[in-house]
Amino acid sequence: MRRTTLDLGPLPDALGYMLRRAQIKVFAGFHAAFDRDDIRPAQYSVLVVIGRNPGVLASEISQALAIKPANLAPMVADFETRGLIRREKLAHDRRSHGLFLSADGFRFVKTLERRQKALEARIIRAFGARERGELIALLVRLTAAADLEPDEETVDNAD
Amino acid sequence: MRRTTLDLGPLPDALGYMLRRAQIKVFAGFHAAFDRDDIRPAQYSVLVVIGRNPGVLASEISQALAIKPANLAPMVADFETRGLIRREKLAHDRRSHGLFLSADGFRFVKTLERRQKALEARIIRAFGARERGELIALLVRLTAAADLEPDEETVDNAD
DNA sequence: TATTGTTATACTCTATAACTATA
DNA sequence: TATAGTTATAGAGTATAACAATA
Repeated sequence: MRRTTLDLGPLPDALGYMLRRAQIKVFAGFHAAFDRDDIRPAQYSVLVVIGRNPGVLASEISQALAIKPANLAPMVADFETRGLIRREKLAHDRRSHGLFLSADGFRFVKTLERRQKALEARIIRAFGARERGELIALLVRLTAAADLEPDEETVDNAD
Repeated sequence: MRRTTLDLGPLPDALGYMLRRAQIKVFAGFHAAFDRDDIRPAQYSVLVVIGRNPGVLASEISQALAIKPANLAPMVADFETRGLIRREKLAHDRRSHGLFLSADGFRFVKTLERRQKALEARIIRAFGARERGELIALLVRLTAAADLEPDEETVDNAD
């Protein structure tokens, strides 16, 4: 080994870089816990939302979870094939379907939520309960904060 | 609108979910700032590392930034095509090349680092300086913490 | 035999555009 | 005309396997 460690310069002080590294690490834990259920992160979030909001529309899920309708459609179709959800055409607007968990789907989501809880418990063991709580609180506030794209007035042309 | 907001249940308390939402938001700011330079997040990180570690090997970058060698190779080739770096075959091990920024590359990376600094400044305006500092500190500690994949002893079979 | 770097390739995730059926 | 949902498809990003050159 020619070098012990590399100088990463400003990278550890770049919020995006650190968010990405942390996200990859936590997602690795997710995959270790959920791969046996053949459930990916986005699928988990959609099933949870259907479970908490019976009759929810695809467009509402799309907006709440920032998943493009075109990517949500095959996911929902897959859930229906697997018998996890059913769709009910709305009486007053027959373009939309209300989405509901089936009985199997309900049991399945309960299992998934238990796995999620166990994963958070592992995070607490590796990282600390207070640390995890503070981190999540900060992430919620950052996600709710104003956009980060500069508008035309604010842009600095340092090129 | 049928519903004002959806019930997201345990999602906002799932660290992976919140990390992903936050990362997408911050990356949107990155793209707004760096797209004109035709530089993606991973490319930025590699150029910074080459700049701070003249003569660094591809294998070292690969390990430090968790980028697979197979994905790093075309990136480095692209940098060379763009005149940003040069490669020097090592005398004592002719399989490896030391990587160096060119004069153009050095100026370019300085510009990129200025953009990064401006992006962090926008984050501070939208989110708060203390909040950003605490968040990064927690992310650094989380990334350094133990693995989150359960080993065979620890696994809970709640299915 | 093992290692560095490369090529080819596949898979996932995300994005756009065009279509359908309803409104 | 506009909207909800779908299909097809293309582009990133990331993964594995096989290979060449060198150790």
